[in-house]
Order: sequence, then C-alpha cells, then structure tokens
Amino acid sequence: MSTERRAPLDRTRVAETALRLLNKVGLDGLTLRAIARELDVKAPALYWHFKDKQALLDEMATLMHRRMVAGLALDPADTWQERLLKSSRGLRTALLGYRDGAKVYSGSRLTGTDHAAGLEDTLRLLTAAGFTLDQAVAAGRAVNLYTLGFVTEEQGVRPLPGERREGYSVEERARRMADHPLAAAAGRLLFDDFDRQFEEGLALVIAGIETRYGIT
Amino acid sequence: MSTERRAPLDRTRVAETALRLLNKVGLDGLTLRAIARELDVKAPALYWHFKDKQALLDEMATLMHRRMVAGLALDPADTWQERLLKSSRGLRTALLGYRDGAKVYSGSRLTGTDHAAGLEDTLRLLTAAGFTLDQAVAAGRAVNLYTLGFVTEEQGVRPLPGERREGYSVEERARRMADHPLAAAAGRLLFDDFDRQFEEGLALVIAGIETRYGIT
DNA sequence: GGGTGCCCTTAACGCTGTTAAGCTGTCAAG
DNA sequence: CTTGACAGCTTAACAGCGTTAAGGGCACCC
Repeated sequence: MSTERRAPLDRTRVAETALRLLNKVGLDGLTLRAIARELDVKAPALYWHFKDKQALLDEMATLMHRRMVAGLALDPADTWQERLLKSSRGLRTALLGYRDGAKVYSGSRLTGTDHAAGLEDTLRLLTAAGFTLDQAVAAGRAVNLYTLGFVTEEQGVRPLPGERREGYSVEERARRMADHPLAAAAGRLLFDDFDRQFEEGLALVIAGIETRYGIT
Repeated sequence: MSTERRAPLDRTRVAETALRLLNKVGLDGLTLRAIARELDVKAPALYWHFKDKQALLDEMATLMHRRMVAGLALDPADTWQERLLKSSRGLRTALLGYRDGAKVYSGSRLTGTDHAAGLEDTLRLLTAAGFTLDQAVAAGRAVNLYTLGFVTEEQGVRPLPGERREGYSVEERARRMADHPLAAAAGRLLFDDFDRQFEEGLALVIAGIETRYGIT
C-alpha cells in the first residue's frame, strides 16, 4: 500500500481544481463528487472547507476576479477611458477563459475584500479626472454590466472560444425569418464576430460617458 | 368521487402556471414536481408537452417576452431614443416582474418566431432614422445587454421589488471597506436606488449612440 | 500515554430530472 | 355497435444530486 500522504486541501486549491474541471464538464457537470474525485477525496470532505456548494462557487468567482486583476496591467497614468476599456476587456477575457464563466461569476459574490482595492483605485482615477463620485460609479457600473451582459449571451452561443453550442445555425435562423429581412440580416451580426461587436458596444458606452458628463 | 375532468394541459398553460409558481418559490424551488402539483397532475405528465425542463423554461421566457411586448405601447412615430428607452424599461419591468426573472430569461432561448416581428420593427425604425443596419444592431444590442446585466445584478440583491436577499447589509459592507473610502461610499450607490441608477446608465448608453453615430 | 483538535471517510437521507410501461377516455372508421 | 388508434395521463423506478451524521486516523501537546 502507498504511504504517500496527500497534502491537506485548502479553499484555494479546491477552487483552482474546480475551475480547471469547469472547462471540461461545464457548470451542469460540475458536481461536488466530480470535484472531489479530481482532488482524490470523497465529496463530503469539501464540507470541511466550504459550508455549501455556493460558498465554493463564490471562491471560484473570487479566484477568477483575482486572476483578472493580475492580468490587467493597470497603470496609474491611464486616462479614464483607457482604464475603463482595460477593465471591460479584462473582465471579458477572464470570463471567456472558463466555460459558463459569466454565469458562475454573476451568480456569486466575491469573498474577502481584496477586490475593494481595485475598485478604490479606479474610482480614485475617475474622480481625479473630474467625475463626481456618483458619476464615476454610474460610469463604471454601466461598463461592467454591459460587459457582463454581453459575455453571458456570448457564452450562451459559444461555450468556449472556438466551440459552438448545438441548437440552430445562423442559416437556419435566417430561413425561419424569411419575412423579416432586417431581423434575418441582423442574425449574421448577432451571432458572429463577437469581438468586433463587443468593441463596438463598449465604444458606445464610453462615448456616452464622455458626452453626458462632458469629460474628455 | 368527483367526475370533474380537468381540461387537458397545453404548453402555454403549463408555462403560465410555472411563472406564477416561480414568484412564490424562486428558481431553485421550481421543480417539475411542484409545477405538476400546481396543475393537479404528476410530474412525468409534463414530458408529454415538453421534451425536457429546459424546453419549459424556454417557453416561460417566451411568455415573459410576449407579455413585455404587449405592455410596451410601441408607436411607429417614436423617435429612436424613445423606442430604445421604452424597450429597455419594458424589458427591465418584465424581468423584475418575476423572481429570478433575469436568470430565467437569459438562460433560455425564445421559441417560435413571433419575437422577430418586434425586432424587425425596431430595426426598421432605427434604419429609417438614419442608422446603418450594423449601427442599429449594435445600438439595440448594447441597450439590451446593459439592461440584462443590470437586472441580473439587481435581482441578485433584491429578488423581488421590496424584498432584500439575506447576506450582508450596506452598513456591514461599508465597515469592511473602512480603509477604502471611495469604495465604501460607492456601496451606498451600488445597492440602493436601483431605479435611478438604472436610468442613469441607460442615459449613458443612449448618449453614446447619439455621439458615436452622430444621429440626434 | 491520554487528550485535543484537524481532516477525512462511510453511510445514509430526501430530493431531483428523466425514462419505461401501462392505463383510460375520446373519437373516427368499419 | 364494435374496434382500433391515439392523446394524455399515472405508477414505478433509476441514477445522480447536495447535504448531514457519525466516526476513524493521524499529528501534536501536556
């Protein structure tokens, strides 16, 4: 028999493993038993580290957020536009990095308070640029929620970059909408070229902030 | 014994009942057995009308959409701004009408093609106002996704208008963020006065469309 | 050497979505 | 007036889910 003793688990290692598994099996397949198997442990062991499954999902979301911040290369000298663009793109990239990433993220609450530092930093940058706090919050929020909404829908069509969810094809949709020519043509835009469409919508939001608050 | 014979079910009646039940029990409590009980029927009976639970959720989303369109009072003489504002507010109202409405809606695909008519109409209105089709799609999409993202987060904090999900209070959050004054103050804005914050963000998006596409 | 935790296992619970098989009433064809 | 088809439902069962209760083994400390 093997006398190898596994190092004890901790919340972070569990969440890391769960995130890795998420990409293989999707949110539906992400069961406690499957996660436990991956960790060479039985399912109830996870309850030592998390009070329930939602707490684990919260930790996963927190980890996603942390990785996002790490890959962001925020510069204190950013203009406010650059900062919002970076945040939004970074969030999208982070969410797209995991199958059902947007669902996991938006269904959870971040644990701890380390994300507050990043928020503080962005708010400081925006207010220094001339925004009132109310405006800064509204601006950041609009950008964030647009991003979250976009990726949620994107991942409904395209679970992982490159794949495509079964259902119907763009062509079949166009056929069903034969008597709605504009809507049919829109389908090609709606379900293709997500990157470009994302950027276009993001540019709209940023332009709106500039205009409405008169800060360039 | 009663010889009363229940009228046979159909997809719409099932979806209506399920939506009513959704408000009482939430998405987690919305089991096939509970829905069946409400309809005075056993759970497997639902499989006569729907191939699986997701198909029922899709029908519920479609019903939500239909009710939204019905309550919208779209006017062909709307300016494009009015049209987008109405659509967005209507969508938010419709989603807020059901507990977890945003989750149900964004996790589903509309069945049938009747929603295409509304899309066609809005696209026609926007292109007539001077937008290219690409621009019209981008504009409508940005508004929609912002709305969906907003309500998703709103319902994470406030399941039904007036209620408030357990978790932590605004005050407790502020305490935990003591050394991040801006972030702490932002909490008051983020978790309160959703109506005003929603309108502000919506105005940002609309303003962005005006500016970027130069159409007033 | 005995006690006190930590970290995990085994066993079980009630519940879920889903399938298979069969029963009952309606209604049209012969 | 009977027969057969078929819509619409029930009963029974299955595998798998999140979760809880109880207890076992190992490390460390007095």
